[in-house]
Amino acid sequence: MGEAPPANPAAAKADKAYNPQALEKKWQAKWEADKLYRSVIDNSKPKHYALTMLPYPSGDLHIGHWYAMTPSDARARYMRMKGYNVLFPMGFDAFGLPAENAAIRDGIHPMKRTFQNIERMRGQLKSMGAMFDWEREAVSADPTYYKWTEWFFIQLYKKGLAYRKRSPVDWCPRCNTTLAREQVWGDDRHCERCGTPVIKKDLEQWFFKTTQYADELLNFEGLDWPQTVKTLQTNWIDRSEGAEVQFRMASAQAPTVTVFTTRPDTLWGATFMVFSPEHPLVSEITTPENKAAVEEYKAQAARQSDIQRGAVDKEKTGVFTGGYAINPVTQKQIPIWIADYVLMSYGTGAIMAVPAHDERDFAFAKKYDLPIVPVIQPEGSSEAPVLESAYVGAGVMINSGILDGTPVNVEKGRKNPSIAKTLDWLQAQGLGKESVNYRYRDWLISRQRYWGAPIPMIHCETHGWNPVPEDQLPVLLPEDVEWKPTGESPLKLHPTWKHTTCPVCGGAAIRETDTMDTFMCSSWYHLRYLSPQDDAAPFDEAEYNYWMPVDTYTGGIEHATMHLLYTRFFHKALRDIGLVEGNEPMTQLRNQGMVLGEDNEKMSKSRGNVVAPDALVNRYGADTVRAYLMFFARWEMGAPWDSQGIEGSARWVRRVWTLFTDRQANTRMEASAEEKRELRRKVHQTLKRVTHDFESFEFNTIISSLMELLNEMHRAREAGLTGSAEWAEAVEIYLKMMAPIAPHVTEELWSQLGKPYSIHQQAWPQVDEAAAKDDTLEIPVQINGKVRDRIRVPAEAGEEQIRAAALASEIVQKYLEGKEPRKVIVAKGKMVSVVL
RNA sequence: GCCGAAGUGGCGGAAUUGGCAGACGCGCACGACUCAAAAUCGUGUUCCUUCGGGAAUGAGGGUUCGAUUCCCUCCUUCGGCACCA
Repeated sequence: MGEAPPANPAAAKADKAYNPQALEKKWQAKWEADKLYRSVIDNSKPKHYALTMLPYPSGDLHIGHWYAMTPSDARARYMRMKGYNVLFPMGFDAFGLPAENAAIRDGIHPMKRTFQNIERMRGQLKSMGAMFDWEREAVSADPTYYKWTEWFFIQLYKKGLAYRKRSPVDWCPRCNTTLAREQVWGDDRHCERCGTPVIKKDLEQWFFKTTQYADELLNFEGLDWPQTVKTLQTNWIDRSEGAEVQFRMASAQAPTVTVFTTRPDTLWGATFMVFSPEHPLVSEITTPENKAAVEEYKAQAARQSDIQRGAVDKEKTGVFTGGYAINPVTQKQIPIWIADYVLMSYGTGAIMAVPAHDERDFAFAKKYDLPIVPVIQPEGSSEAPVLESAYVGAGVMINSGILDGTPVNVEKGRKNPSIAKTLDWLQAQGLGKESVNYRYRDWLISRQRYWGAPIPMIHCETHGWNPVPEDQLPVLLPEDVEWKPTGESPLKLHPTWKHTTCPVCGGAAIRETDTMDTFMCSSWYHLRYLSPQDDAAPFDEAEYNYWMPVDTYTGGIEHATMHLLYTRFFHKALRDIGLVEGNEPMTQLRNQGMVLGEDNEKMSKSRGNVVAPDALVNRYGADTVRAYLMFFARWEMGAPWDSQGIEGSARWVRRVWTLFTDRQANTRMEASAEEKRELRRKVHQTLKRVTHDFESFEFNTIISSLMELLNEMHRAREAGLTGSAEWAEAVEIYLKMMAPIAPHVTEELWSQLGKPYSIHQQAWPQVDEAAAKDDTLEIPVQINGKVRDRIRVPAEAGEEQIRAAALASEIVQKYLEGKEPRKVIVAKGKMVSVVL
């Protein structure tokens, strides 16, 4: 195709200018028309499932979304050029409170608002130029999606993993709903979404048995996940090893009480028991003369919030119940107290108190003048200690019958010889057994809200709870709903929706009016992407077998103990039901940091420090925004936004444009062979670094390497290299390396060079190791630890040669003053160190 | 209190295994182009300096020929957990 002469010079000039807005639109349209990013099963290629956490459709794409998604996209693009068949899908986590709160506020139905927001955000997401396969889009609030969320609930129910229980639960008074333990944050125990402090309510709710998988969730074998996430999950589950011990009550008719302890070896030092005020046996053991005080204390504890009760520095309080238990090893009667430092929600709600060796019990015993019996004699001491405080260190057991003389260390569980011995003995005596306790709780999934997936259960007076028959799924949300100022769920208030028939007897029955926690929807969205239109199954088996597991998952660390733990649980549950294979859904995880406002604070509308990506795209183009987000901080760290800093990335993209569109080969001089070799060396050294950095998610240094190479190419251009084959190679490799970062401008330049469409279907270039190799090396010479000179040696120079060259240096000779050096250390290729 | 991450110029950050601290960029200064400005291009830019050098990666100590990197103590910031028996 010949080039037509330009109609007028001004137009020709405009053509040459970098116009990101026009060229980005042009290529996005072409890619879409060509289905360039459609991912289909291809058994001839290795697969790569790259997944970035799906957004909630708030209505506006935030710079944080760009920061999370564009580097993930660049990495997915890199993998594609490396020869992988890459799946990089996108969707919307579309149920949730904000849409419903907005509906209450201004009367717009959450469905309408949500789908409008999705429409808008889809457009914004497309402006990124990411390689999302939009034909795989999944929206959790769509009935074709939540049908399967409901179906999964039923499968978990049938497997015995979902159950209903009355218990004290966390309630957000502002969101008007219960929350999972994970959604309650901070010292003041506030709602993760709206920040309001939660209160306790006693309600009957649906739970998933996440604790059944506690031990398995602690096993991260084979997972390439950040250590911080693994640590957060481990601490959240908080496994502690110990024993359950039975205590008989002094009055024969009262039942036995079980306590959990991590220090069964100190049982001989248990001089009293403490029950949580809520413990069910409290009224039974309380004697008539103590009843008034006990009731008063219980009422007072109930009034206090968990926060007040949980204050660590609070002085311990409690009251005596009048009841006694028998210490099973000393056979002594020990008094039973109630105190709010014992929580009903951990262990059994009752403890054996060993004041000599537990700080809390010690403080309590001191205050109420209860007996303190030491059972551990500290190392190196020959008599029982006089206690000023609880002794929690190592030593030797005393006053402990069969345990006397056994060494004690500071380990928990069987690593401690005294505990190991006690466990065996208790078991043999039938007094107790080895036991493990977790802080981890079952997942409370009921939400008293409208805008969520209905819990597909039906309650009949005669037959209790039964799942909705699967052929009747989905249980659709009614559209004709109203919100009352009471904040109650419109599902509950709807005149007809909840009335149905019992699947067992056909009689009148009532639907569950609670909906599911939205984390239920996001626990399996990576599966829905596999076949989002599938009406016969939640996901297609062939797609599953090809694409799963997710190879690279990226997202924020704030989900460490929520989504990331739920989705692991969910996968394991589905595995045990027989629906999926493998133990883990996501092999590799990487967390990005956060973009802060220019004031170094978290971005928020109220602070007025929000950076709007749309405005940036309008001003600079998506390629520049992408490049800056990858360049300005270490990805996993994040950093404050700098509206001046982006100019640097804009300059870089423009400089690439200007240099590569300049067809005027500089032929005034003939470049030397050495200069040509120098250019190739720099190109292949850069390629090596860039490849390494893509592998390890070091996006910022990818771009600085490319900037360096560009500076080098500017010099090469001045040296007259632009007509050479080396130059052509440099340009080609440069564009390929830049393509994942700036997909539009590289596609344009690629096409202007007359190369075959599309650059995004090209293979990643191969490093020419020979070309990348340095011929000579500059090696610093240290004298007594300070760099005093640099020598240049051939790259292949041996230790002896380097040593000789260093000692021959004039400067080194000067320092030596004719003497022999005490020592010369040669670090090959790196450094010579001379010690005088 | 416990667990974890981080601390490097005016700013964001770089430094494969212990081997030239400050790559790359922002900002700033000066110069070129311009009537002028913007844009662009070029040069310089850690601090101190008696111009020989000297100091410096939160502080102090240690190991080493050599430490931003390894070890110990401490400080600061951020995140998580917290009367968890």
